[in-house]
Amino acid sequence: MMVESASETIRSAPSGQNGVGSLSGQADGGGGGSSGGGAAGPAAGGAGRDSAVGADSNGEMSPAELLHFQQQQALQVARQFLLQQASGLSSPGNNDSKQSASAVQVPVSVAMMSPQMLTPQQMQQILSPPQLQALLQQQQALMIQQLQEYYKKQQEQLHLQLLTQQQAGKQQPKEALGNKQLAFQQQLLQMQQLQQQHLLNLQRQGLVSLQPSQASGPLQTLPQAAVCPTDLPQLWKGEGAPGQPAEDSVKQEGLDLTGTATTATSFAAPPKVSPPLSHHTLPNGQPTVLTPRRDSSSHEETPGSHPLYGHGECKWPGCETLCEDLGQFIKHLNTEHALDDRSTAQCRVQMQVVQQLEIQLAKESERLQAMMTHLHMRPSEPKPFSQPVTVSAADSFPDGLAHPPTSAAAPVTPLRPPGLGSASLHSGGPARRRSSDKFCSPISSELAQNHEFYKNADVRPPFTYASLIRQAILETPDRQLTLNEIYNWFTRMFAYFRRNTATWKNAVRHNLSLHKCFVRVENVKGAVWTVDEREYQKRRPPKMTGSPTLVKNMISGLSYGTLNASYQAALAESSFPLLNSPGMLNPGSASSLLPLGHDDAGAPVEPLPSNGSSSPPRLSPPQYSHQVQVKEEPAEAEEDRRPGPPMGPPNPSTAGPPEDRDLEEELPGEELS
DNA sequence: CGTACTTTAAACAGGT
DNA sequence: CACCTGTTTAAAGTAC
Repeated sequence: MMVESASETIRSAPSGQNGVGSLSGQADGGGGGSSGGGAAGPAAGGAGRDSAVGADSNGEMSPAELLHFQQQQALQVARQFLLQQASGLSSPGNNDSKQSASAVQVPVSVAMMSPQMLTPQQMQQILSPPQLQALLQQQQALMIQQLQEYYKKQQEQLHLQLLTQQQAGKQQPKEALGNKQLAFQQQLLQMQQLQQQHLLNLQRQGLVSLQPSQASGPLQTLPQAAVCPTDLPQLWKGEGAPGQPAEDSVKQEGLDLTGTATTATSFAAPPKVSPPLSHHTLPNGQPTVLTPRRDSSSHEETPGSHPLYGHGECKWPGCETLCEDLGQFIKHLNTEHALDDRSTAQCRVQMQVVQQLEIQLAKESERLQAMMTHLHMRPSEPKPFSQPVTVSAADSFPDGLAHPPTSAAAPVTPLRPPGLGSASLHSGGPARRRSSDKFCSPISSELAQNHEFYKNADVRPPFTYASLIRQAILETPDRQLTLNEIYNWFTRMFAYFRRNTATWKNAVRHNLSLHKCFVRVENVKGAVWTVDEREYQKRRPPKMTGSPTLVKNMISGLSYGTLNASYQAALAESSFPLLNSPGMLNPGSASSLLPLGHDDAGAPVEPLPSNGSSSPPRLSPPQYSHQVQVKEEPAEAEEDRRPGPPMGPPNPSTAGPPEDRDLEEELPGEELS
């Protein structure tokens, strides 16, 4: 509801992108109608304003203020980190030594924007190869640590908050607090999830290796005391899939309340910034930073470990080469991952990853802030230690982090970050979600992985309208949809399409009409649209080597879940000529190497069809071409008739096409998440 | 530079 | 008449 209003304002956004959008803006290729092309960058986003916070705290602080202060500190740490990143990246020579110190040297505004403004290319130009590598590692290590600390802080604060409220609550009717607590718990869980997801991603990319138990380590100290255990599952499940297994188990893990009174202690606790990094020079002379082993990898990794080495294999994104020992690994690292196009490409992708994470973080932080701010303002909320405090507006959103303007309107539904998709969702999900058949329908796999992400994040999906429409249609059992149903699918699946309706709907219609692959079939009840797969495939031939385009597309739509894919893409782009030659790709390898959504993204690999041993198996049965049997009765009359953007409250129930079947096994479950 | 592909915008025709 | 569906045309960007 409230969200609606915001949507209007954006109308002209298509090109402008925003926050995240900027990513897609430049890279998007076809995607974004990016107005100014890449040029727009630097000047455009002057939004980032950063006010030194904390000044607010004068003399004595009430608990509430304290909280805020802490939170701000945490945020600042995070922000500082960002700054460091930015400055570190932009100051060529001395990344190592100056890392922390140089943060200030970059004008804030620049720093704030840089993550998005600094194009990979620029980076490349600015940095020398070894620097790039070293930097990357360093930053990753840094980021991991800082993220962890940041989360920890946030969680502690949340805990404190909860405790506070709980106390207060004792004097109040329980229900009064119920909601708030729930909200907090939700936020809390979200944080956990986010953190876990980050770690997972990082881990997956070989950036860090840690034991599951450790991963959740920091979380376990979490304040759950105030939480009614029984609430949680529901919280997360929400109206989600009833049958959904315990994909949420993760979150519950943190429930043991060893947390106790992190309250006051948390304040004194944290050693935060500038973790002691141990530098160390590799044989090739490249300075390498070893992560200060906090909690993560210590296990299986010997002291002389390398961030990119673990479990006896190279953790370089997409590599996994086995190395018996560190020495061998280093050798491998220097030979295989020396500075070349491929490495830099991967580096670029990693940058995007980082940026994306930051954005995500910013969003969540902002939300949290808002929540806390809101609660603080409640006069009815008697503070155990002191009187209610009103938080100054300036104070409440100290984070200068560049968050997409839209974030305010972001749906409140728990956002399950994308990366999670592949990782944790898998565990819980039915067997049908096999990655193996992903390559059959790339877009779907992409979507599957990032479903949640696109659903909640206001990011333009890196797919063309045509491919999206096709996807929508293919997702249904009948492989046919009315226009309205297609609309609904768009809004349901992508937060991005919940606004600018006139624009994209027009585009959808346009595409339907324009592309031969979309066939309109008259039906009793009107007309439905189907996909003529052959036609669809036909129009791919325009060979796009897929490489660069692909990468860009991937990046533009970058989302955690795709990271791996992105890497692969980057890989393909720069130095796997053989991969680029369709001939070389057998489906098998293709699937494992390029699990991305090249569906529209250039379809480099797309084996093609002629009958496709590999291609859409699912499609084979029904003649997707002309004789689609038109469903007599669109069934979800109620749903598709609904004009309003179905957003906020996930009311998926209506939506869910029984998908199962054989087709895109991905959507089904999530539909309701 | 030309071509292909996308996206966005908009006009217009039929239907409801 | 307003709105929805579809169809077309045109312009502009991007990638190859």
